[in-house]
Amino acid sequence: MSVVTRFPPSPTGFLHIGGLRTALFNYLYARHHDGKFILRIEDTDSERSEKRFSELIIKAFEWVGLDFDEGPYFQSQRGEIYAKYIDKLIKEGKAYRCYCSRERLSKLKESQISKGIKPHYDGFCREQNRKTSGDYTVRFKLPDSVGKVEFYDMIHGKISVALSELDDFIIVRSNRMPMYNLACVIDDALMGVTDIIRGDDHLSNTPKQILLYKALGFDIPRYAHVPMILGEDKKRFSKRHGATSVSVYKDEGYLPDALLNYLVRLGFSYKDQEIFSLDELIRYFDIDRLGKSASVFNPSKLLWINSVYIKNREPSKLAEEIAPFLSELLKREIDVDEKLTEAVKTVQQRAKTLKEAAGQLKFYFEAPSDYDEKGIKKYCKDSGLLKELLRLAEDIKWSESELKRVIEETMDKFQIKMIKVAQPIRIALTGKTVSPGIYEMMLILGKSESLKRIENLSRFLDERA
RNA sequence: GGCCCCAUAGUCUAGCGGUUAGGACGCCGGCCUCUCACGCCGGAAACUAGGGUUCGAUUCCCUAUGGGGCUGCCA
Repeated sequence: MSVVTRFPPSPTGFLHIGGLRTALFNYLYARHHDGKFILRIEDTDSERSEKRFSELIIKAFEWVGLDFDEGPYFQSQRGEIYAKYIDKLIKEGKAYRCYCSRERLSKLKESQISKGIKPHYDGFCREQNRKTSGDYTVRFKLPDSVGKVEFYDMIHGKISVALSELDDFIIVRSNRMPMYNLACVIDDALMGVTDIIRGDDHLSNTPKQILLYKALGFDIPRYAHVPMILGEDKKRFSKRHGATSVSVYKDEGYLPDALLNYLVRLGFSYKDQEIFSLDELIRYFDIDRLGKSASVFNPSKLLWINSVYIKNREPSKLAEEIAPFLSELLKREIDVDEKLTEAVKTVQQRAKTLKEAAGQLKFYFEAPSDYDEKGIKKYCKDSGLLKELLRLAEDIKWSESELKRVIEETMDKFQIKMIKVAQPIRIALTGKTVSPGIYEMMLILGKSESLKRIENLSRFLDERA
Protein backbone atom coordinates (compact mmCIF):
# COMPACT_ATOMS: atom_id res chain seq x y z
CA MET A 1 0.00 0.00 0.00
CA SER A 2 1.43 3.35 -0.91
CA VAL A 3 1.61 6.08 1.66
CA VAL A 4 -0.48 9.24 1.76
CA THR A 5 0.04 11.85 4.47
CA ARG A 6 -1.36 15.27 5.00
CA PHE A 7 -0.96 18.49 6.91
CA PRO A 8 -4.24 20.12 7.90
CA PRO A 9 -3.71 23.56 9.43
CA SER A 10 -6.61 25.68 10.49
CA PRO A 11 -6.20 29.23 9.20
CA THR A 12 -6.76 30.95 12.51
CA GLY A 13 -3.25 32.34 12.71
CA PHE A 14 0.19 32.23 11.18
CA LEU A 15 1.91 28.94 10.55
CA HIS A 16 3.74 28.22 13.74
CA ILE A 17 6.85 26.31 14.64
CA GLY A 18 5.00 23.29 15.96
CA GLY A 19 2.81 23.09 12.90
CA LEU A 20 5.78 23.32 10.61
CA ARG A 21 7.44 20.46 12.42
CA THR A 22 4.48 18.12 12.09
CA ALA A 23 4.17 19.18 8.46
CA LEU A 24 7.82 18.32 8.01
CA PHE A 25 7.38 14.91 9.59
CA ASN A 26 4.44 14.19 7.30
CA TYR A 27 6.40 15.43 4.33
CA LEU A 28 9.49 13.37 5.11
CA TYR A 29 7.48 10.28 5.82
CA ALA A 30 5.64 10.60 2.52
CA ARG A 31 8.82 11.24 0.55
CA HIS A 32 10.66 8.46 2.34
CA HIS A 33 7.97 5.99 1.37
CA ASP A 34 7.61 7.42 -2.08
CA GLY A 35 4.10 8.49 -1.22
CA LYS A 36 1.96 11.57 -1.46
CA PHE A 37 1.73 14.64 0.77
CA ILE A 38 -1.45 16.69 0.87
CA LEU A 39 -2.17 20.16 2.19
CA ARG A 40 -5.66 20.72 3.46
CA ILE A 41 -6.92 23.91 5.04
CA GLU A 42 -9.35 23.18 7.86
CA ASP A 43 -11.50 26.27 7.85
CA THR A 44 -14.80 24.92 9.10
CA ASP A 45 -14.79 27.38 11.96
CA SER A 46 -16.01 30.39 10.00
CA GLU A 47 -15.79 32.59 13.07
CA ARG A 48 -12.07 32.26 13.52
CA SER A 49 -10.78 31.30 10.08
CA GLU A 50 -9.39 34.01 7.87
CA LYS A 51 -8.47 33.85 4.23
CA ARG A 52 -5.30 35.84 4.76
CA PHE A 53 -4.02 33.20 7.15
CA SER A 54 -4.56 30.51 4.53
CA GLU A 55 -2.49 32.54 2.11
CA LEU A 56 0.22 33.16 4.68
CA ILE A 57 0.40 29.48 5.52
CA ILE A 58 0.80 28.56 1.88
CA LYS A 59 3.47 31.24 1.52
CA ALA A 60 5.33 29.84 4.50
CA PHE A 61 5.36 26.46 2.81
CA GLU A 62 6.84 28.02 -0.29
CA TRP A 63 9.54 29.65 1.79
CA VAL A 64 10.64 26.46 3.53
CA GLY A 65 10.37 24.54 0.29
CA LEU A 66 8.02 21.79 1.38
CA ASP A 67 6.03 21.04 -1.72
CA PHE A 68 2.73 19.24 -1.53
CA ASP A 69 1.43 16.87 -4.17
CA GLU A 70 -2.23 17.69 -3.72
CA GLY A 71 -4.17 20.64 -2.49
CA PRO A 72 -4.54 22.95 -0.89
CA TYR A 73 -8.04 21.70 -0.30
CA PHE A 74 -10.40 23.91 1.64
CA GLN A 75 -12.95 22.26 3.88
CA SER A 76 -15.21 25.29 3.59
CA GLN A 77 -15.71 24.32 -0.05
CA ARG A 78 -16.61 20.73 0.62
CA GLY A 79 -19.99 21.18 2.26
CA GLU A 80 -21.94 18.94 -0.14
CA ILE A 81 -19.56 16.10 0.46
CA TYR A 82 -19.99 16.26 4.21
CA ALA A 83 -23.77 16.70 3.89
CA LYS A 84 -24.04 13.39 2.10
CA TYR A 85 -22.32 11.53 4.89
CA ILE A 86 -24.20 13.38 7.59
CA ASP A 87 -27.51 12.32 6.04
CA LYS A 88 -26.28 8.80 5.81
CA LEU A 89 -25.29 8.73 9.45
CA ILE A 90 -28.66 10.10 10.54
CA LYS A 91 -30.61 7.73 8.31
CA GLU A 92 -28.71 4.79 9.68
CA GLY A 93 -29.41 5.91 13.22
CA LYS A 94 -25.72 6.51 13.95
CA ALA A 95 -26.25 10.20 14.55
CA TYR A 96 -29.17 12.34 15.55
CA ARG A 97 -30.36 15.90 15.59
CA CYS A 98 -30.07 17.62 18.91
CA TYR A 99 -32.33 20.55 19.64
CA CYS A 100 -30.98 21.27 23.09
CA SER A 101 -30.31 24.94 23.64
CA ARG A 102 -26.93 26.19 24.66
CA GLU A 103 -28.51 27.29 27.90
CA ARG A 104 -29.72 23.80 28.71
CA LEU A 105 -26.34 22.41 27.81
CA SER A 106 -24.39 24.78 29.97
CA LYS A 107 -26.77 24.25 32.88
CA LEU A 108 -26.41 20.53 32.48
CA LYS A 109 -22.67 20.80 32.46
CA GLU A 110 -22.67 23.03 35.49
CA SER A 111 -24.79 20.69 37.55
CA GLN A 112 -22.72 17.70 36.53
CA ILE A 113 -19.53 19.40 37.58
CA SER A 114 -21.01 20.45 40.88
CA LYS A 115 -22.05 16.87 41.50
CA GLY A 116 -18.54 15.80 40.72
CA ILE A 117 -19.41 13.75 37.67
CA LYS A 118 -18.07 13.99 34.14
CA PRO A 119 -19.64 16.75 32.10
CA HIS A 120 -21.25 14.58 29.44
CA TYR A 121 -24.24 15.15 27.25
CA ASP A 122 -27.16 13.31 28.77
CA GLY A 123 -28.62 12.01 25.51
CA PHE A 124 -31.79 14.02 25.85
CA CYS A 125 -32.37 14.18 22.09
CA ARG A 126 -31.48 10.61 21.39
CA GLU A 127 -35.17 9.85 21.58
CA GLN A 128 -36.68 10.68 18.22
CA ASN A 129 -39.23 13.48 17.88
CA ARG A 130 -38.35 15.13 21.09
CA LYS A 131 -38.65 18.29 19.13
CA THR A 132 -38.55 18.90 15.42
CA SER A 133 -38.15 22.56 14.84
CA GLY A 134 -35.64 25.22 15.55
CA ASP A 135 -31.88 25.17 15.47
CA TYR A 136 -30.22 21.86 15.91
CA THR A 137 -26.81 20.33 15.96
CA VAL A 138 -26.05 16.78 14.93
CA ARG A 139 -24.58 14.46 17.49
CA PHE A 140 -22.81 11.21 16.97
CA LYS A 141 -24.60 8.42 18.75
CA LEU A 142 -22.08 6.55 20.78
CA PRO A 143 -22.45 2.84 20.09
CA ASP A 144 -23.43 1.03 23.26
CA SER A 145 -22.15 -2.30 22.15
CA VAL A 146 -18.47 -1.79 22.79
CA GLY A 147 -16.93 -0.94 26.13
CA LYS A 148 -13.76 0.65 24.83
CA VAL A 149 -11.96 1.91 21.79
CA GLU A 150 -8.54 0.53 21.11
CA PHE A 151 -5.99 1.53 18.56
CA TYR A 152 -2.34 1.14 17.85
CA ASP A 153 -0.16 4.19 17.69
CA MET A 154 3.17 3.90 15.88
CA ILE A 155 4.85 5.96 18.56
CA HIS A 156 2.96 5.10 21.73
CA GLY A 157 1.90 1.55 21.03
CA LYS A 158 -1.47 0.23 22.06
CA ILE A 159 -3.87 2.80 23.45
CA SER A 160 -7.20 2.03 24.98
CA VAL A 161 -9.92 4.40 26.05
CA ALA A 162 -13.14 3.43 27.78
CA LEU A 163 -16.26 4.48 25.93
CA SER A 164 -17.58 5.86 29.20
CA GLU A 165 -15.04 8.62 28.81
CA LEU A 166 -16.86 9.90 25.75
CA ASP A 167 -20.32 11.20 25.10
CA ASP A 168 -22.54 11.87 22.11
CA PHE A 169 -20.31 14.55 20.72
CA ILE A 170 -21.44 17.16 18.24
CA ILE A 171 -20.40 16.53 14.65
CA VAL A 172 -22.36 19.30 12.95
CA ARG A 173 -22.89 22.81 14.23
CA SER A 174 -26.22 24.53 14.20
CA ASN A 175 -24.96 26.58 11.26
CA ARG A 176 -24.66 23.31 9.30
CA MET A 177 -20.88 23.35 9.28
CA PRO A 178 -19.25 20.08 10.23
CA MET A 179 -17.04 19.94 13.27
CA TYR A 180 -13.37 19.10 13.15
CA ASN A 181 -13.65 15.42 13.99
CA LEU A 182 -16.21 14.72 11.30
CA ALA A 183 -14.71 16.77 8.48
CA CYS A 184 -11.28 15.46 9.27
CA VAL A 185 -12.36 11.83 9.14
CA ILE A 186 -14.36 12.18 5.94
CA ASP A 187 -11.56 14.05 4.19
CA ASP A 188 -8.81 11.74 5.33
CA ALA A 189 -10.81 8.76 4.17
CA LEU A 190 -11.80 10.29 0.85
CA MET A 191 -8.33 11.60 0.16
CA GLY A 192 -6.90 8.20 0.84
CA VAL A 193 -4.76 9.27 3.77
CA THR A 194 -3.01 6.18 5.09
CA ASP A 195 -0.88 7.66 7.85
CA ILE A 196 -1.85 10.37 10.25
CA ILE A 197 1.11 12.04 11.89
CA ARG A 198 0.04 14.81 14.23
CA GLY A 199 0.70 16.32 17.63
CA ASP A 200 -0.14 14.15 20.59
CA ASP A 201 -2.62 16.77 21.73
CA HIS A 202 -4.85 14.89 19.29
CA LEU A 203 -4.41 11.62 21.08
CA SER A 204 -7.67 12.04 22.90
CA ASN A 205 -9.54 12.89 19.69
CA THR A 206 -8.49 9.67 18.11
CA PRO A 207 -11.06 7.37 19.75
CA LYS A 208 -13.85 9.63 18.54
CA GLN A 209 -12.44 9.63 15.06
CA ILE A 210 -12.07 5.89 15.02
CA LEU A 211 -15.69 5.55 16.01
CA LEU A 212 -16.57 7.78 13.09
CA TYR A 213 -14.44 5.78 10.68
CA LYS A 214 -16.31 2.67 11.72
CA ALA A 215 -19.72 4.29 11.53
CA LEU A 216 -18.92 5.61 8.07
CA GLY A 217 -17.52 2.30 6.93
CA PHE A 218 -14.05 3.65 6.15
CA ASP A 219 -10.71 1.95 6.68
CA ILE A 220 -8.90 3.20 9.75
CA PRO A 221 -5.51 4.78 9.00
CA ARG A 222 -2.28 4.31 10.89
CA TYR A 223 -1.57 6.84 13.60
CA ALA A 224 1.59 8.42 14.91
CA HIS A 225 1.12 11.00 17.64
CA VAL A 226 4.30 12.99 17.93
CA PRO A 227 5.25 14.75 21.15
CA MET A 228 4.67 18.45 21.35
CA ILE A 229 7.08 21.35 21.54
CA LEU A 230 7.31 23.15 24.86
CA GLY A 231 8.74 26.47 25.97
CA GLU A 232 11.59 26.88 28.43
CA ASP A 233 9.20 26.56 31.35
CA LYS A 234 7.90 23.27 29.93
CA LYS A 235 4.58 24.82 29.13
CA ARG A 236 3.10 24.44 25.69
CA PHE A 237 5.18 26.50 23.29
CA SER A 238 3.48 29.84 22.76
CA LYS A 239 4.14 33.50 22.03
CA ARG A 240 5.09 34.02 25.64
CA HIS A 241 8.21 31.97 24.98
CA GLY A 242 9.30 34.00 21.98
CA ALA A 243 8.57 33.84 18.31
CA THR A 244 6.24 31.02 17.31
CA SER A 245 5.42 32.23 13.84
CA VAL A 246 7.51 30.80 11.04
CA SER A 247 7.51 34.14 9.25
CA VAL A 248 9.35 35.75 12.14
CA TYR A 249 12.26 33.39 11.62
CA LYS A 250 12.35 34.36 7.98
CA ASP A 251 12.39 38.03 8.90
CA GLU A 252 15.09 37.51 11.49
CA GLY A 253 17.41 36.03 8.90
CA TYR A 254 17.12 32.30 9.45
CA LEU A 255 17.64 30.03 6.49
CA PRO A 256 14.65 27.82 5.76
CA ASP A 257 16.67 24.63 5.54
CA ALA A 258 18.39 25.48 8.82
CA LEU A 259 15.03 25.94 10.50
CA LEU A 260 13.82 22.60 9.18
CA ASN A 261 17.04 20.96 10.31
CA TYR A 262 16.54 22.32 13.79
CA LEU A 263 12.91 21.31 13.96
CA VAL A 264 13.45 17.80 12.75
CA ARG A 265 15.95 17.23 15.54
CA LEU A 266 13.22 18.01 18.04
CA GLY A 267 12.09 14.44 18.41
CA PHE A 268 14.05 12.83 15.62
CA SER A 269 17.58 11.52 15.71
CA TYR A 270 19.88 9.55 13.49
CA LYS A 271 23.04 8.28 15.11
CA ASP A 272 25.11 11.25 16.27
CA GLN A 273 24.32 13.38 13.26
CA GLU A 274 23.17 16.95 13.76
CA ILE A 275 23.28 18.46 10.29
CA PHE A 276 21.17 16.86 7.59
CA SER A 277 20.47 17.74 4.00
CA LEU A 278 16.86 17.33 2.94
CA ASP A 279 17.86 14.27 0.92
CA GLU A 280 19.42 12.70 3.97
CA LEU A 281 16.34 13.43 6.01
CA ILE A 282 14.14 11.80 3.43
CA ARG A 283 16.42 8.81 3.38
CA TYR A 284 16.76 8.42 7.15
CA PHE A 285 13.37 9.53 8.38
CA ASP A 286 11.03 7.00 9.82
CA ILE A 287 8.60 6.86 12.68
CA ASP A 288 10.74 4.53 14.75
CA ARG A 289 13.41 7.21 14.93
CA LEU A 290 11.03 9.55 16.72
CA GLY A 291 11.08 9.92 20.48
CA LYS A 292 7.97 9.98 22.58
CA SER A 293 8.61 12.76 25.06
CA ALA A 294 7.92 16.44 24.57
CA SER A 295 10.86 18.68 23.72
CA VAL A 296 11.76 22.18 24.72
CA PHE A 297 12.36 24.71 21.99
CA ASN A 298 15.93 25.93 22.27
CA PRO A 299 16.62 29.17 20.37
CA SER A 300 20.36 29.02 20.91
CA LYS A 301 20.69 25.68 19.20
CA LEU A 302 18.60 26.94 16.31
CA LEU A 303 20.96 29.86 16.07
CA TRP A 304 23.94 27.53 16.00
CA ILE A 305 22.43 25.41 13.25
CA ASN A 306 21.68 28.54 11.29
CA SER A 307 25.30 29.62 11.61
CA VAL A 308 26.45 26.25 10.34
CA TYR A 309 24.22 26.61 7.29
CA ILE A 310 25.53 30.11 6.67
CA LYS A 311 29.11 28.86 6.83
CA ASN A 312 28.40 26.06 4.41
CA ARG A 313 26.41 28.16 1.97
CA GLU A 314 27.68 28.77 -1.54
CA PRO A 315 28.82 32.43 -1.20
CA SER A 316 26.98 33.64 -4.27
CA LYS A 317 23.77 32.07 -3.04
CA LEU A 318 24.28 33.51 0.38
CA ALA A 319 24.81 36.92 -1.20
CA GLU A 320 21.40 36.64 -2.85
CA GLU A 321 19.85 35.73 0.46
CA ILE A 322 21.52 38.55 2.35
CA ALA A 323 20.78 41.22 -0.25
CA PRO A 324 17.19 41.88 0.88
CA PHE A 325 18.38 42.40 4.44
CA LEU A 326 21.09 44.73 3.27
CA SER A 327 18.66 46.69 1.12
CA GLU A 328 16.39 47.01 4.10
CA LEU A 329 19.23 48.19 6.28
CA LEU A 330 20.66 50.70 3.81
CA LYS A 331 17.27 51.81 2.54
CA ARG A 332 18.30 51.29 -1.05
CA GLU A 333 18.50 48.49 -3.56
CA ILE A 334 21.67 46.45 -3.38
CA ASP A 335 22.94 44.69 -6.47
CA VAL A 336 23.80 41.06 -6.14
CA ASP A 337 27.14 41.17 -7.87
CA GLU A 338 30.61 39.78 -7.53
CA LYS A 339 31.64 42.48 -5.11
CA LEU A 340 28.81 41.54 -2.77
CA THR A 341 29.79 37.91 -2.99
CA GLU A 342 33.38 38.75 -2.11
CA ALA A 343 32.21 40.85 0.80
CA VAL A 344 29.88 38.10 1.96
CA LYS A 345 32.79 35.68 2.10
CA THR A 346 34.42 37.89 4.72
CA VAL A 347 31.48 37.67 7.13
CA GLN A 348 30.38 34.13 6.43
CA GLN A 349 32.31 32.75 9.39
CA ARG A 350 31.10 35.52 11.67
CA ALA A 351 27.37 35.87 11.18
CA LYS A 352 24.76 33.66 12.74
CA THR A 353 21.83 35.12 10.82
CA LEU A 354 21.33 36.88 7.50
CA LYS A 355 20.26 39.95 9.38
CA GLU A 356 23.43 39.93 11.41
CA ALA A 357 25.46 39.43 8.25
CA ALA A 358 23.84 42.48 6.69
CA GLY A 359 24.86 44.50 9.72
CA GLN A 360 28.42 43.29 9.39
CA LEU A 361 28.50 44.16 5.69
CA LYS A 362 27.10 47.63 6.01
CA PHE A 363 30.47 49.41 6.07
CA TYR A 364 31.33 48.08 2.61
CA PHE A 365 28.58 50.29 1.26
CA GLU A 366 28.75 53.27 3.55
CA ALA A 367 31.82 54.95 5.02
CA PRO A 368 31.63 55.16 8.79
CA SER A 369 29.75 58.22 10.02
CA ASP A 370 31.31 58.03 13.44
CA TYR A 371 34.01 56.11 15.25
CA ASP A 372 33.93 53.76 18.20
CA GLU A 373 34.88 55.97 21.11
CA LYS A 374 36.71 53.34 23.13
CA GLY A 375 38.61 52.19 20.09
CA ILE A 376 39.77 55.70 19.32
CA LYS A 377 40.92 56.19 22.88
CA LYS A 378 42.79 52.94 22.97
CA TYR A 379 44.38 52.82 19.53
CA CYS A 380 44.39 56.27 17.99
CA LYS A 381 46.53 58.67 20.00
CA ASP A 382 47.21 60.92 17.02
CA SER A 383 47.25 60.89 13.25
CA GLY A 384 50.98 60.20 12.90
CA LEU A 385 50.66 56.51 12.26
CA LEU A 386 47.86 56.94 9.75
CA LYS A 387 49.82 59.60 7.88
CA GLU A 388 52.80 57.31 7.61
CA LEU A 389 50.52 54.57 6.32
CA LEU A 390 49.08 56.90 3.72
CA ARG A 391 52.51 58.00 2.61
CA LEU A 392 53.77 54.45 2.20
CA ALA A 393 50.63 53.19 0.49
CA GLU A 394 50.20 56.03 -1.90
CA ASP A 395 52.11 54.51 -4.79
CA ILE A 396 51.84 50.80 -4.18
CA LYS A 397 50.10 48.23 -6.25
CA TRP A 398 46.92 47.36 -4.26
CA SER A 399 47.61 43.75 -3.33
CA GLU A 400 47.77 41.81 -0.13
CA SER A 401 51.53 41.32 -0.30
CA GLU A 402 52.18 45.02 -0.90
CA LEU A 403 49.84 45.99 1.91
CA LYS A 404 51.62 43.60 4.19
CA ARG A 405 54.89 45.19 3.31
CA VAL A 406 53.55 48.65 4.07
CA ILE A 407 52.18 47.57 7.41
CA GLU A 408 55.38 45.79 8.37
CA GLU A 409 57.39 48.86 7.53
CA THR A 410 55.10 50.91 9.71
CA MET A 411 55.43 48.44 12.54
CA ASP A 412 59.20 48.67 12.23
CA LYS A 413 59.30 52.40 12.09
CA PHE A 414 57.09 52.90 15.15
CA GLN A 415 58.42 49.81 16.89
CA ILE A 416 54.92 48.48 17.54
CA LYS A 417 53.02 45.26 17.16
CA MET A 418 50.59 44.40 14.45
CA ILE A 419 47.54 45.14 16.57
CA LYS A 420 48.57 48.76 17.01
CA VAL A 421 48.52 49.19 13.25
CA ALA A 422 45.60 46.97 12.47
CA GLN A 423 43.13 48.53 14.88
CA PRO A 424 43.50 52.10 13.64
CA ILE A 425 43.04 50.85 10.08
CA ARG A 426 40.03 48.83 11.15
CA ILE A 427 38.48 51.82 12.85
CA ALA A 428 39.17 54.00 9.84
CA LEU A 429 37.57 51.52 7.49
CA THR A 430 34.56 50.47 9.55
CA GLY A 431 34.25 52.84 12.47
CA LYS A 432 34.36 49.80 14.72
CA THR A 433 36.88 47.69 16.56
CA VAL A 434 35.36 44.46 15.31
CA SER A 435 35.29 43.48 11.67
CA PRO A 436 36.69 41.08 9.07
CA GLY A 437 40.45 41.05 8.51
CA ILE A 438 41.98 44.31 7.37
CA TYR A 439 43.58 42.95 4.20
CA GLU A 440 40.43 41.40 2.87
CA MET A 441 38.48 44.54 3.65
CA MET A 442 40.96 46.84 1.97
CA LEU A 443 41.08 44.69 -1.15
CA ILE A 444 37.31 44.69 -1.47
CA LEU A 445 36.97 48.37 -0.69
CA GLY A 446 39.68 49.20 -3.22
CA LYS A 447 42.61 51.56 -3.02
CA SER A 448 40.96 54.93 -3.31
CA GLU A 449 38.10 54.19 -0.93
CA SER A 450 40.40 52.61 1.63
CA LEU A 451 42.86 55.47 1.58
CA LYS A 452 40.06 57.97 1.68
CA ARG A 453 38.68 56.41 4.84
CA ILE A 454 42.11 56.40 6.46
CA GLU A 455 42.48 60.04 5.53
CA ASN A 456 39.09 60.77 7.04
CA LEU A 457 40.10 59.30 10.35
CA SER A 458 43.44 61.11 10.24
CA ARG A 459 41.64 64.41 9.70
CA PHE A 460 39.16 63.57 12.42
CA LEU A 461 42.01 63.04 14.86
CA ASP A 462 43.74 66.25 13.84
CA GLU A 463 40.57 68.26 14.25
CA ARG A 464 40.07 66.79 17.61
CA ALA A 465 43.56 67.48 18.88
C1' G B 1 -11.36 16.52 39.53
C1' G B 2 -11.62 12.45 35.56
C1' C B 3 -9.15 10.16 31.45
C1' C B 4 -4.84 9.74 28.27
C1' C B 5 0.39 10.50 27.32
C1' C B 6 5.47 11.28 28.92
C1' A B 7 10.17 10.91 32.25
C1' U B 8 18.86 10.10 30.51
C1' A B 9 23.09 16.63 32.16
C1' G B 10 20.17 23.52 31.78
C1' U B 11 18.40 21.97 26.62
C1' C B 12 18.07 18.42 22.13
C1' U B 13 19.21 13.36 22.13
C1' A B 14 21.97 7.98 21.73
C1' G B 15 21.00 3.69 24.53
C1' C B 16 16.44 -1.06 22.95
C1' G B 17 19.44 -6.37 30.41
C1' G B 18 26.00 -6.52 31.31
C1' U B 19 28.69 0.55 28.36
C1' U B 20 34.51 4.14 31.89
C1' A B 21 26.20 6.01 30.10
C1' G B 22 27.91 8.30 23.70
C1' G B 23 27.01 12.87 20.64
C1' A B 24 25.20 18.07 20.05
C1' C B 25 23.79 23.20 21.79
C1' G B 26 24.92 26.27 25.77
C1' C B 27 28.59 27.12 29.72
C1' C B 28 33.94 27.18 31.58
C1' G B 29 39.37 26.82 30.41
C1' G B 30 43.32 26.70 26.73
C1' C B 31 45.49 27.05 21.71
C1' C B 32 45.34 29.87 17.10
C1' U B 33 45.26 35.25 16.14
C1' C B 34 45.38 42.24 13.22
C1' U B 35 39.81 42.73 16.27
C1' C B 36 35.60 39.63 16.44
C1' A B 37 34.43 35.21 14.89
C1' C B 38 35.74 30.44 12.84
C1' G B 39 38.65 26.21 13.86
C1' C B 40 41.18 22.93 17.25
C1' C B 41 42.07 20.82 22.26
C1' G B 42 40.29 20.07 27.20
C1' G B 43 36.55 20.46 31.34
C1' A B 44 32.10 20.61 34.52
C1' A B 45 27.25 18.51 33.88
C1' A B 46 22.33 13.21 33.50
C1' C B 47 19.69 7.80 34.13
C1' U B 48 13.02 11.41 39.25
C1' A B 49 11.98 8.10 43.74
C1' G B 50 10.54 3.46 45.93
C1' G B 51 9.28 -1.42 45.23
C1' G B 52 9.53 -5.77 42.34
C1' U B 53 11.41 -9.40 37.93
C1' U B 54 16.50 -11.08 37.06
C1' C B 55 22.88 -13.70 38.34
C1' G B 56 22.56 -8.51 36.75
C1' A B 57 18.65 -3.10 35.72
C1' U B 58 19.14 3.52 32.83
C1' U B 59 16.83 -0.44 30.01
C1' C B 60 11.14 -4.90 31.73
C1' C B 61 6.67 -4.53 35.43
C1' C B 62 4.02 -1.82 39.45
C1' U B 63 3.35 2.46 42.51
C1' A B 64 4.48 7.35 43.76
C1' U B 65 6.16 12.04 42.18
C1' G B 66 6.74 15.56 38.43
C1' G B 67 5.42 17.49 33.56
C1' G B 68 2.15 17.73 29.36
C1' G B 69 -2.55 16.96 26.75
C1' C B 70 -7.84 16.41 26.48
C1' U B 71 -12.26 17.23 29.09
C1' G B 72 -15.76 23.35 23.33
C1' C B 73 -21.54 24.31 18.48
C1' C B 74 -11.87 25.27 18.43
C1' A B 75 -8.59 22.50 15.53
